[in-house]
Amino acid sequence: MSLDHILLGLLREPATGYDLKNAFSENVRHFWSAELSQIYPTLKRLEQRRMLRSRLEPSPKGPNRRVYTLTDEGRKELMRWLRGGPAVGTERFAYLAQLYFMDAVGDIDETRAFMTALRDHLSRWLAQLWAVEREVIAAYGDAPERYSGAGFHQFAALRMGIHSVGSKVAWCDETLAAIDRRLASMPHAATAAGTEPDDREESPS
Amino acid sequence: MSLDHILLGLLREPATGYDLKNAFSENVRHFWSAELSQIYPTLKRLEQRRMLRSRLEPSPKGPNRRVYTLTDEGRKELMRWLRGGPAVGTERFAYLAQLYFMDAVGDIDETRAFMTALRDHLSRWLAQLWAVEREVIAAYGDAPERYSGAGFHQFAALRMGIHSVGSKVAWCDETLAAIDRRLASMPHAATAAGTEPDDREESPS
DNA sequence: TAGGCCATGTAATGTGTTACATGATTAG
DNA sequence: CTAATCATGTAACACATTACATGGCCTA
Repeated sequence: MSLDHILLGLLREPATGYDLKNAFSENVRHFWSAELSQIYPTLKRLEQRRMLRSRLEPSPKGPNRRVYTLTDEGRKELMRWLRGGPAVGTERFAYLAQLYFMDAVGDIDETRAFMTALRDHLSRWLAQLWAVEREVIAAYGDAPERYSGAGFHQFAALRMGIHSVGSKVAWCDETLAAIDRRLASMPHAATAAGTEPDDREESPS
Repeated sequence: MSLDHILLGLLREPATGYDLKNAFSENVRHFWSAELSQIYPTLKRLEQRRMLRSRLEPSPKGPNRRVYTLTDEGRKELMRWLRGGPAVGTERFAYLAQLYFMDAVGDIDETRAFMTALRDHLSRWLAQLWAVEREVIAAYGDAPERYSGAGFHQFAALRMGIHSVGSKVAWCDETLAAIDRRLASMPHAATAAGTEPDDREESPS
């Protein structure tokens, strides 16, 4: 149900489906994304439910633009969602699942390569977030408590990304260090045959 | 595609759909979850694709159990997934989206209540993760680099949860402090009318 | 005897991705 | 002339949730 609400949120300014797709690419991509093929039907549905109204406008280039605006109904629904308390969904981390099962590969060097690739990905992401933060601070100063209402909330969301991704990079480093200690203390494990488990102990749950 | 692989991972030991559901509740719930109504059709599909084989067994209580076991095909597919590099999907945070748009409510006290509720939720979760960590350390010692292969990987996954959720709690505290500074420096904003924007500045992107 | 656990599934609906299909305008 | 951007959408498929449907055994 969340794409509905995110579109309602973005549509506090009138926009077309195409505009909204671009809004995702710009500021919102760090916590949500959606394809045009999902956005168009969703907008249509929201209009049927009277949350949105649309009008066709000629476009300087390309076909006519269908510009959506929020109705009072839509604004009310947005407020209901915002006031309903934090929507803590079941977060899913496919790469954690991979790591969890990766002992099946039987070669800790593969785990090491996996963690290195993950660290690389995460640290690029973190660098992007830092760049955005620097731009914001350059434009609006380093005291977010004095930003506009929207600015304050958007900066807070950005800060969560920085905390969260940063902590994952730190976790990668911790795990890589543990892998290296493991390699140092049991060097044979690294080259053990893949399919035979090299231990019979019970594993921590 | 990931539930498929997670079931393959869990099925290194033969199990029924019901067993797998319980496995989710026990150790895997921190990074994935699934309902029985999703698990049963997925197992059936995996069997059609020759990744799994099943046999019926009488059960001491209740109806016959359909026990699934991994085929060579299935084991290969699991390895392909594990060796394919980290599956970094688009992570979605509905509560971040809420925060991002929450200036629409026009009352920073509501943002404060929101962040307090979120902090509460996250710190409970963190406490659970710490409890699991304490149990593991009590059972297997505090040197994870000497755990079994499975234990080492599972502990690493647990550590990511601790880093990640912990950093979010820290972010909640940072944000709550910023809210309080904001309330102290512009006390009127807290009681401003909800629907009128109290500023016309551009907001940080 | 009531409620929980064991154990199976189906149906309906909702959410999201990938591929397909079209066509004008503009910048290099 | 070619590729990107603007701008619309549909169709097929994949993934996930909620509700429905059944029924025996065990414990309080």
